[in-house]
Amino acid sequence: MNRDPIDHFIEQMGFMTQEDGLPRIAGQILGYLIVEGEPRTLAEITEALRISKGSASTNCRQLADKGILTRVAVRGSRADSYMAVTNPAEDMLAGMAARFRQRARTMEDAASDFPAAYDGARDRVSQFANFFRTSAEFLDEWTKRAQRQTADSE
Amino acid sequence: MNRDPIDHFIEQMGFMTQEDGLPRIAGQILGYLIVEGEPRTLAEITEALRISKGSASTNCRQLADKGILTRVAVRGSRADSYMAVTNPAEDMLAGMAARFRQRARTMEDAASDFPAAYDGARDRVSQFANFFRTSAEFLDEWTKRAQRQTADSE
DNA sequence: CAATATGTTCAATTTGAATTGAACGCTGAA
DNA sequence: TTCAGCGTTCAATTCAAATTGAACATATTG
Repeated sequence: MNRDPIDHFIEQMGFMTQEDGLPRIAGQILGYLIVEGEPRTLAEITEALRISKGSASTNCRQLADKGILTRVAVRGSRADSYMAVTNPAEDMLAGMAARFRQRARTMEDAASDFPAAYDGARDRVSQFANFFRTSAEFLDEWTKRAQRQTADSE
Repeated sequence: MNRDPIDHFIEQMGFMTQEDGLPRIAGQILGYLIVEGEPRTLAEITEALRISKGSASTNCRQLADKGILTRVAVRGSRADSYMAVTNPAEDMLAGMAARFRQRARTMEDAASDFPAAYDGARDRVSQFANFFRTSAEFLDEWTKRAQRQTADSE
């Protein structure tokens, strides 16, 4: 089983999103849509990946929320269609940056409640938090640069 | 419950590693060791976090493998001790870069098996893979820069 | 040597999240 | 108005991973 290279790719994409804490199915949907390159309806996705309508619906919406898919209205069909954005990875990194920033904030908040006796600990936590904040900025910068390159090459 | 700010911080760290696909306990251990700032034995960790000896052992080893903790031999004690490295986040980013690179390779491999009829798909996958590869390089560069800064400020 | 203190391993269990499938609601067509 | 097609929701189920706990191995002490 699974000797088909397309299926294999889709499967791998599933594993990757799983590593990132996203449902496996989300990656499979993304993989499928990258391969197809054109809008596909929920029904088509359901059929191609042999998953339930519910999963397709929920996961597509979540991916769209993250900016990795776009919802498109196909003329003459009243079904919702989705397609992968031109460079999905950029949006994935942008999401990562957002998570890092959020994380830094969470840690700073926590550290600010430390009692006075924990001065050293507070400093260490702050340093840690700071690294996340700076990394988030860096990722943003990198994402922007990549976006510019993508735009240029069009 | 959980009004203690230290506990709260440790708890949050657990959630964060969980988001990253690591066990919750791994984050709690890291949080605890950052707070403590000095080597702690497995027994102390077990006791402080109310977790099993097995979990403490396994998770500490995994964190050490990733370079986030270091194992230290404390004079006069035959117990293994662990402490958080000075800047754990750097090692986390380095790990991320490695994963990105691996991912790019996996995708390229998959795409190279696509039949001729899937030319467009292969291109799209390549572009996707390429982004990961380039991002990995960028992350490496960034990590190095951060390490230099850390070194400077010492 | 016996007794104690440690770390590791692994099968069993628990836990939490992904996934399903059926019920529901909306919309447009006839 | 009814019907068919579609997307959404959510309770129940399934599944995978984390966690435990007990058995084990090794080293150290007296």
